[in-house]
Amino acid sequence: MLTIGQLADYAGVTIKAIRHYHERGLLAEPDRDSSGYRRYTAEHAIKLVKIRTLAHAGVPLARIKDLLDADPDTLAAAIAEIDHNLQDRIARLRRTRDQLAQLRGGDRLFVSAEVADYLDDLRELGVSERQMHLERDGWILMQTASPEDACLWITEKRELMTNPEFCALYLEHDAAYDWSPSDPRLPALADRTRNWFTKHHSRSETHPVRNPTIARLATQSQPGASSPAWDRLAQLMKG
Amino acid sequence: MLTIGQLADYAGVTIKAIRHYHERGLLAEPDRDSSGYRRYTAEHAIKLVKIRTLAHAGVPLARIKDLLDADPDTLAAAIAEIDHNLQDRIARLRRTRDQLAQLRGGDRLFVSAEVADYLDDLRELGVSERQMHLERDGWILMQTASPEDACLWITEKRELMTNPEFCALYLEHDAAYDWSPSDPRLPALADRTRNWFTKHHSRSETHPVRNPTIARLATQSQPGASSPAWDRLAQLMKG
DNA sequence: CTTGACCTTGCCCCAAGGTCAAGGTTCGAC
DNA sequence: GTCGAACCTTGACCTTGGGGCAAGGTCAAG
Repeated sequence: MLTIGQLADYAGVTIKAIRHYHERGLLAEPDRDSSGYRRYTAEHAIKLVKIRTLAHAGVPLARIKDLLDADPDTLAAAIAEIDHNLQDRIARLRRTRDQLAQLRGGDRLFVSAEVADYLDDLRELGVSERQMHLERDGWILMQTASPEDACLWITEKRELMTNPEFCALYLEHDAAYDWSPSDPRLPALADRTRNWFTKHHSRSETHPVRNPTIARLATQSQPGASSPAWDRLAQLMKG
Repeated sequence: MLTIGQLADYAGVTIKAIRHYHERGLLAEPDRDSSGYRRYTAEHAIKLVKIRTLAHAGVPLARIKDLLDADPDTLAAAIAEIDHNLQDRIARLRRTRDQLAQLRGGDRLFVSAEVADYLDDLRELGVSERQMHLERDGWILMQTASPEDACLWITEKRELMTNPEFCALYLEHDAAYDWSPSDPRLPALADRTRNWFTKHHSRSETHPVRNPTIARLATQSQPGASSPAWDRLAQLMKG
């Protein structure tokens, strides 16, 4: 006959856990010895190991209670289901491991694969960090507010970026951020941008026009989302 | 700017969880709009995804809070450790899966591998279910009360079971359980048992003698652990 | 005969949210 | 322009699976 401590060591659980199982009605209270100590039998040990195994598998105690005196068929079905569940959790933990690794760098955790690829393209193109940040935040907001639209837009945007002229314009807009609003290059840039869009408008008629300053729309109330030069540029293009 | 529901959908967490993170100081409270609704930025979304990833990895919220504004080196070390932890948990879940499978049959979950092998040997020998049960419970109690002794004993016992004469005696004792206490075969069996032990005593002098009824010692106060015939047998062997 | 290791009950505490209540807001449809 | 559905707000209590501590009683060894 075992004391509660011996039983706990045997099953690899704490004394407190055993008492908890008693309270929950999972494990029958054993007889007490003359001084009131619980004295356990081998049957208790067996049941406790079953309880422990199921508990480690994440089965709620209330369900374990039911399972312990279920008929073999029900038990088999339940075990199969629990095992499925376990496999699932293992798979999820593996995915969490992958995500954890991505926490050390990159933006792939925060945006869709397409947007992440697009951001990589931008970086390779030599876009400024400030602009990268603006783009990333813009896409996060777009994806969150409207994932379907964001999906359409990113497809279109990536197509656009295969055009060297557009890339050049994009880089110039990026550079223009720091210019003075009275910089003489601004009107010319505005002109070229407008021309480019009118020239290519026919091809993408179905979609509303989006330009390199789209990020501004999404990140409007963000700090650093615009500059005097960009404001001037927007004015010039509108007028 | 995102509402709390949009942010929750984006990050794959519940609204309640987000508010919980605010309370715990993990995620800064965003500005409110004119009607008091929280309005989130992309920065919030990024931080929330980090929180979610760490939380899914099982990191306590208090620690996540520290990690979020730790320097990169500390963070890298922490992530390495968390990843280790995760691998560990995956391994443990796999072990739990194995144990879960064993829950469907056999006694391997409840006794050491050696004892389990021994029990398998007994079953193959044709030992009665009653006796199997007695043996299993006996070994569980022995292992629990004194694992080292149980380890020594099982080794010796398995050696003994390689002896055909001993096996025959064991089976006869098993059969004798149901005999009448006045059965004429009992004295002869007691004699043969005693002779066998005196004959083999010299070889295992260092260990105290153990006989096929050892299970009775461990399972004494168990129901069905003895019978009139066995009691008589014990008397005959003692005298 | 004391000391340390065990056992007893009872109570409160923890994380990480979930649930419900009792409202105020916003948006799209009619 | 108003109605209902779907959002949002705070607050207070509930849950799971125990952990910790208090305030004792018990037991075995030196």
